Amino acid sequence: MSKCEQCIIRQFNSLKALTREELVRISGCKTSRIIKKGEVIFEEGDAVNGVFCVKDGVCKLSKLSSNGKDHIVKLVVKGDLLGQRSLVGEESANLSAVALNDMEVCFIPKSEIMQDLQKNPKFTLDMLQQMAHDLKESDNVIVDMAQKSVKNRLADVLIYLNDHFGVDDDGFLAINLSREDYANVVGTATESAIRILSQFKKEGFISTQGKQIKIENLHKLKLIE
Amino acid sequence: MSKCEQCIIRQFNSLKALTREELVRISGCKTSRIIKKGEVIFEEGDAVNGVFCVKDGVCKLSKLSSNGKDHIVKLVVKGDLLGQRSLVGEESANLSAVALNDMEVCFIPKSEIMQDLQKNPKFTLDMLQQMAHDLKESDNVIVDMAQKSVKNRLADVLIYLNDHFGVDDDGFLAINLSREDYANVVGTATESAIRILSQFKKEGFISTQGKQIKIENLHKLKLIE
DNA sequence: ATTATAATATGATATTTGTCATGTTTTGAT
DNA sequence: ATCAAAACATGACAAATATCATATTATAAT
Repeated sequence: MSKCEQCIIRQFNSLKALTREELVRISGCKTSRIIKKGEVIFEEGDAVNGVFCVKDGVCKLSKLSSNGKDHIVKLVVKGDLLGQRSLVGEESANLSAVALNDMEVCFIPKSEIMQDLQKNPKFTLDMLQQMAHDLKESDNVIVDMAQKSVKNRLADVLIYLNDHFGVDDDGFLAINLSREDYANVVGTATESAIRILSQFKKEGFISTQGKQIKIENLHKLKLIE
Repeated sequence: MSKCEQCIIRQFNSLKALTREELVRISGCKTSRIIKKGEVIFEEGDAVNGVFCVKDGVCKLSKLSSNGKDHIVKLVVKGDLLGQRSLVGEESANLSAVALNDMEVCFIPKSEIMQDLQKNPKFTLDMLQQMAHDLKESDNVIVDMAQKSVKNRLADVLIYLNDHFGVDDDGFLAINLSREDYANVVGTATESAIRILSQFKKEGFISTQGKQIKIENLHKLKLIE
């Protein structure tokens, strides 16, 4: 099994603040795992007794709302840590994590991470800074949810996916969400999401092929209100 | 000036994790301040070079949305810290803070707090846990914003205010928000907020006297969808 | 290749929410 | 106490979004 000390992925998250000795210890007790597309990593209410370091693939974090719909709060990608919050907060998971494509992750048991959090202030501070940043992003999302139109939010998601995942050889967004997932990110009915995507298509902002979406006019998408 | 070591307020926030020596040092450089109702404590984009410890009063944290409306993200109350995120993240403020009533706060310079964050893992971990909790709350708010109706969200706010601020001698909510503030918490037009409050009144869930609101039937408010 | 299943698409309509206009009440300064 | 300004309130209408019904197309299993 590969070693944490030599893993470049840790440069992208708080694990980079660990000392060599700490990394060696963690490397010794971590477990590597392949997660298939569609597989549930953990669910709301589960006790998450460790942290996942995402080496490859993408998963969605979602929460079941009182109206029975799933709302997708965040996409977790290569380089991210998954499950820190439940760990730090000593609580069960507030969100469910489901793989959007095949993933490769390392699982680090809770006890190991907590040990480092209690002894290595640099590590703790790095994680604190990460969470401060996440909190800022969350506030921005709250404001967008509250104040922007569904059409605007859907355009924002397309722009976000384009910026963060890029496009494949044919120019289609490199990540494929179902129309239902789009609706669940934006917070609208699936039919509404489909309808607005159709409208974007008619206006020439995007084109589609099956579930794949190609952005044809990023500039105009950004102007949508 | 009163001393941090003897201040009971710190029991309510992360400052409780500081050692006696650290508290004495902080006590020596903190400044106490009275903030009048309506006064701006800091604004979006300001460099916040320290943390406020709220000894009394309430302020709102809000963000200007792209459509020109202010959205209230959070109420900060007695016992809370204000401004940690900008501090930890080394960034300018993402939100504006405005006093909702007369406040009494202590201001602790950034350098002092950062010193403790780098040296006292217990303090850092406590703040990390606080942020993990805030992040969980934020996710819940995002889902509510995306999935619940305006009426439902407004009912939720009334319940929240009742739970967190209680009522005065006459049974009115102990905290008074303007109708515009209600709209800005819920994320709706002021007229819509007013209209729904009127509807609640007609249905006997609440009664009002000027801007004051009295909850008459908490149970039925909780059943609103 | 065929077929069942799920995903996508669209129309018709109901509901929710926003906007603009206008009137009333409350509040705070003098 | 008076008055102007702000906050509150409500009607009429427009726009956005949800819901239900029903095709159509894509996907995956056999």
